Amino acid sequence: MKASRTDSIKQTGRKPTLSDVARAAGVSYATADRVINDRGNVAQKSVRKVHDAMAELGYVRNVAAANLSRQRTYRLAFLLPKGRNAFFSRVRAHLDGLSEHLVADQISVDVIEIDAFEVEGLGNSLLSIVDAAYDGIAVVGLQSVDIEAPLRALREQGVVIVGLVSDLPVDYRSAYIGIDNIAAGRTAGRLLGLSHGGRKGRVQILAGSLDARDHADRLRGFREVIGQDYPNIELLEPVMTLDDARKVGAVVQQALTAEPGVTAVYNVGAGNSGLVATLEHCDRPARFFCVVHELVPHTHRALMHKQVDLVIDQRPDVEVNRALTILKALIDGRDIPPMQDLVPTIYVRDNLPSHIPDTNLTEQGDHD
Amino acid sequence: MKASRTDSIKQTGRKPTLSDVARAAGVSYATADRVINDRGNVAQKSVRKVHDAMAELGYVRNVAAANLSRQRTYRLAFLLPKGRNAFFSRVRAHLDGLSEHLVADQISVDVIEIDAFEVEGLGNSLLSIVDAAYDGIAVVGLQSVDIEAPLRALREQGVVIVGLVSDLPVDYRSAYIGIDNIAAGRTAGRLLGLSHGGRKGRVQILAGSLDARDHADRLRGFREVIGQDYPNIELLEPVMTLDDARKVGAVVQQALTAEPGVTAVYNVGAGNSGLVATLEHCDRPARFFCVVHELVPHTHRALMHKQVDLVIDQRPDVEVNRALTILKALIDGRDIPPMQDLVPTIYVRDNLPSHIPDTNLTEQGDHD
DNA sequence: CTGAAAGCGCTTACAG
DNA sequence: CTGAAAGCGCTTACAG
Repeated sequence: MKASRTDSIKQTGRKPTLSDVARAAGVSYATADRVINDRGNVAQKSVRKVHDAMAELGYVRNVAAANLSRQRTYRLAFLLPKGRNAFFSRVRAHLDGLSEHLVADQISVDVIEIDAFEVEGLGNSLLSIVDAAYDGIAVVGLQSVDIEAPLRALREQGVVIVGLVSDLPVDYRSAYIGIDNIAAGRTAGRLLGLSHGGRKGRVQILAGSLDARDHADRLRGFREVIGQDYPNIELLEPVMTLDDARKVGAVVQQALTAEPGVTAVYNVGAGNSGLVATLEHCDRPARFFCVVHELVPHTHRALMHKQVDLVIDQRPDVEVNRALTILKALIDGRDIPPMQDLVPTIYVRDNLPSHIPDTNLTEQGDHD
Repeated sequence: MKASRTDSIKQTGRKPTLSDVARAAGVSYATADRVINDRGNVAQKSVRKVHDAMAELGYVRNVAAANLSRQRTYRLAFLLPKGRNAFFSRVRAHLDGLSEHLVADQISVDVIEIDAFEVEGLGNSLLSIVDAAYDGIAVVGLQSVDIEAPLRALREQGVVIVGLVSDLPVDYRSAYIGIDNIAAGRTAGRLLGLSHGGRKGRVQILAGSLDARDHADRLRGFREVIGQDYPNIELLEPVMTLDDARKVGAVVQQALTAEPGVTAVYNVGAGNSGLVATLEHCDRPARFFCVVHELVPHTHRALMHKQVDLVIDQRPDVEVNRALTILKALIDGRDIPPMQDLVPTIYVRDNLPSHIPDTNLTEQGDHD
């Protein structure tokens, strides 16, 4: 296979430029430019001639040249929840590591902090950047009609908007980059079910808050799979923790010491440093099984030390790269290159990346 | 965080160009160009002045402009095993899907077919492209001193070489893009062990050939984990199949009907269409567990239909994208952007990508 | 509605 | 060893 141009007729060996198109169409360069860029003020007849010539020659616009002449630079912003959440620290760390390459590619990225889970705060942040002239933004979103107006204002400025990790109202963004959290929950359920190998089980589930769409989705997926395929496993009532590590630790401790005790724990949300701390000094039953989300330093360590058996991760680095690629394509008005679904990634002790993601946490382990 | 340039002194708001550097250094544009591109024939004094100016201004070369003026186009080749292997069909399919975008990015990719597992064939293919003036090649390699000479010849032509999926002799390539197959085998072992939940087990292992490094590595990792953490699981002697689907089917059939029967099957290699065919019409013991490698149409289907419980995949699309990025960076003489390890991806029924990878197999299911 | 010309940040001959 | 100039494929005023 050659990455073959669909060139017809004249095979010059050289890619046709707009000059070639103009000449073939019998119009000036400027006119050809007007039609390929849809600038208007062109006679119908000229438009047709240019289109024919483009098709004939298999013209492909050279985006790099266009960007150069226009001194284009991609002005992007990422709106991420503020605070010391270890997962978003990974996102920031990855963006930091990329910064040299971004500069070289004429991309500037601002990171803007937003209040996590607060509709009003998000709305205000969005409003505050309406005049900032960003070409595109990636936002960790919420589902609420209250942010539709700010999003509309941005869109009217020509800002390309994508949802990242947690989606925005579907009509107000051009793409969503994140995993399917129902699938993530199902995956947790499947492997937890598997680990019981037909034996009876009792599972303590923890979640931050069911108002968070991702948590609710994971819980739903988890219940679906257990309910359907593992009838011998009993699910205890989920406890809400607000992702507070202390609360998480306490709930796990109680689950382990209750009578009858649990055979497994699944934390749908964050706050796993508390869970790890409890597991470090508590006796667990034989073949106890523990599943959590997001690979961060403390969950990585816990997986190595056998306090945790499985981590389901959403690969923030992959998500960031993808957001960048998609934003750029959308801004250029190109179509998005084919890419496979983002899948919840399963880590066991044996397929861990060799470099522990370094998230530069100044305050370690309080949240995750 | 802003993706901040390390600009010192004068913050003009505009990125400095080579003109700025030349002016600051008090030399002509041409001279500045000579030093930043190492073209020689420049007085030491001028060199120093230019370097100082570059540092002072925080100059970053505009690669896009350079490529434009030079009419640069990246000429790449992928050397892939010929034949109807479903995994490499996915690689090709992904490359095909990318072709429009590659053209737009001034990248041309030739796919060159090589004889799988044949040192001499690979050597000849390499030799045959020495004069083809590729800027970079990605090759599914072998470990053999016999390919060192061709690789050296290519390198002397200035061709950038990376190993893909299966590595080349380490001194003759600039990077390796592929998974750690020991980790892949360990991962299979871990989850297979888990699935037994403490019960006794007997596992039939299959492999294509232990001469293939990836197969040998997987087998080794698998044995390590089972031997160490799952003493209640017995491993039968691995059977070599040469990745032949018929052979694979026959071995599985026999393993299932033997007395005592097996509790699990792990196929380290390919030929899984045979395995699936057998599983479709054979009775399996309760909680029988089956692990295979590479998500292709028939393993995807088998996972959905519960003939297979786990697929370990190496995400050929991700590997291809990465190879492209790395080749480009290396050719430009830039450093490689930070990227996380490629990890063996675990698929269960619940985290499958929604689009079955379409590999355009003309002859389906004979191999994989 | 149409066209000629300068300029984006580089590289490549070419002339000294 | 050094410099002036044309050109890469575009866009953006500007003039008709």
